[in-house]
Amino acid sequence: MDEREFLESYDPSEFPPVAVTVDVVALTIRDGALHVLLVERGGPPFAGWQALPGGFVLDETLDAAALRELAEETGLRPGEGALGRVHLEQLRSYGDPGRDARMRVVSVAYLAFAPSLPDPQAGSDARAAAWVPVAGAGELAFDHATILADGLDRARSKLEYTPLATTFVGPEFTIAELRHVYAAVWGEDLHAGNFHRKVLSVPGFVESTGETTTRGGERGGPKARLYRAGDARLLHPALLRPAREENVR
Amino acid sequence: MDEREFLESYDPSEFPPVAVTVDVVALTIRDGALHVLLVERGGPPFAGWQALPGGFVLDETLDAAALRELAEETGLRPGEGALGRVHLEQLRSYGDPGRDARMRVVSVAYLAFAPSLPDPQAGSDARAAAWVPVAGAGELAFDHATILADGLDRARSKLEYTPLATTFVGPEFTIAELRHVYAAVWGEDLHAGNFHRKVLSVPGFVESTGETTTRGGERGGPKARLYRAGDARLLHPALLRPAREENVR
DNA sequence: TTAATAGTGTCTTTCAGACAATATTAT
DNA sequence: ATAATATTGTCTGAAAGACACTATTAA
Repeated sequence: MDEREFLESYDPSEFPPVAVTVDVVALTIRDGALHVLLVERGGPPFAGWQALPGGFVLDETLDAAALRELAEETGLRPGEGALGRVHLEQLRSYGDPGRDARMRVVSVAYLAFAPSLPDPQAGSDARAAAWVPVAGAGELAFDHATILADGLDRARSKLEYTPLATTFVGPEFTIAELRHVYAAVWGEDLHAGNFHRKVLSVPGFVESTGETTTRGGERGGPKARLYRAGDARLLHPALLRPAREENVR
Repeated sequence: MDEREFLESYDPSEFPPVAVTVDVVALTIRDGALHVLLVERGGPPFAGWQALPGGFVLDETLDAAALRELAEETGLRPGEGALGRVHLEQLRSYGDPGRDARMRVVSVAYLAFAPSLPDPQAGSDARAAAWVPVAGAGELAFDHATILADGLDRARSKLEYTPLATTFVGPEFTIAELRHVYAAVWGEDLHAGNFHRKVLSVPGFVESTGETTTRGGERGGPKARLYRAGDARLLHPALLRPAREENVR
């Protein structure tokens, strides 16, 4: 087996042709609702369908390919401005035979958490890309609905154990803004008072800037204190969602 | 971009040749210590080095490829006997350019939890495969040390939130056997009394068989009650490791 | 003034962990 | 008998969640 591997390595055309792509589940919060970045496919298969942004992996790491695709679709430059604060992590890979009718395609999916970004500019490389409310996303091309669902699961879970909710907001934020992130991702409202005390009690989750907002809420209320992300990488103790019966089975 | 994708799809040789493989981090408990299945490489590169079992993905799902490789290396048949109780899940993918000097290789790594399996038979397809104590594993070929480390991290974490510790033991087991699984994977002893009460308090983790062991421990002690895995898919509340300061940073 | 919101206080219940105690069994 | 182990009991402190309360601000 090893010898065969070795010999085959000298003639790549011996392999069944496999393409490796990256697909990105990029999430952000807009108007209090969770949005995902989708592109409209120009050509077959699934022409005109919505799909996750993605493309072939070039001579680069998988992480770099994902970041490049995200930058291309948003029209932003990697590592610059708002894109510099994007959290990007590998989700999982999808490689069922037949998931792309043209040929065997193994896709490495990535999950991105972004603060509110400008609308993608229909430009050079950018196809018709847009932030779409997750709740209103229709059918997706290929197996992208599955990938999106897996990404949402991962995102919901990550908010429990990590401080990544802060990557959805600006560099300075209020506790209420953070709570709205949790509410949008988890799809359920959280008790303001308990959430407030909980966030401040977790070491390294947030740290105070000493400043407050310049004015209260739109419909009244006191000025809120501002915080920035702390140095914690994991939340101890975690912010657990209420246990649902579906999980136990 | 989409047009180029479409056109390229008709001429696979246009792609830079990429090979897709699966590598399996198969873990089991032997003599109270965590072991990983390793093979000795026969040919270059890394001839004579130890490596994770793996190979090319054929016309099959990624999961099927991982199960096939595991079956080949252990000499067991997939879905049969002990292999039928193996837990197999995708870990993550590794695709840095240069991780294999011969060509671009993207590897989809899998994590397997197995009850104690017989020693692999050096047979037809099986190379020199063996269960090696994780603590005593030396350097590994390619980036397999990284993959193993990621697999161990995942395994340690999975024991916290899922009942997968039961996949390391037989269909019937004592609470003490389960505790030894946790001790071996986490690398720390657990308080017997507290662990016992905790396991029984989590709904669906284990269920009693009504039987007991036929004799006590080797060095004395009462007979222990026997349990089988329950129907829980997640542990609520979870069995958390003590929080370590390294996590917060 | 009114309504909304930020932030704090309090109480109950659950749970983790330390520790003790008892019963059972191999040697 | 002795030592080891299974199992249960008790206590303390941390933490989650329900709820109430005060202070502040926009309209």
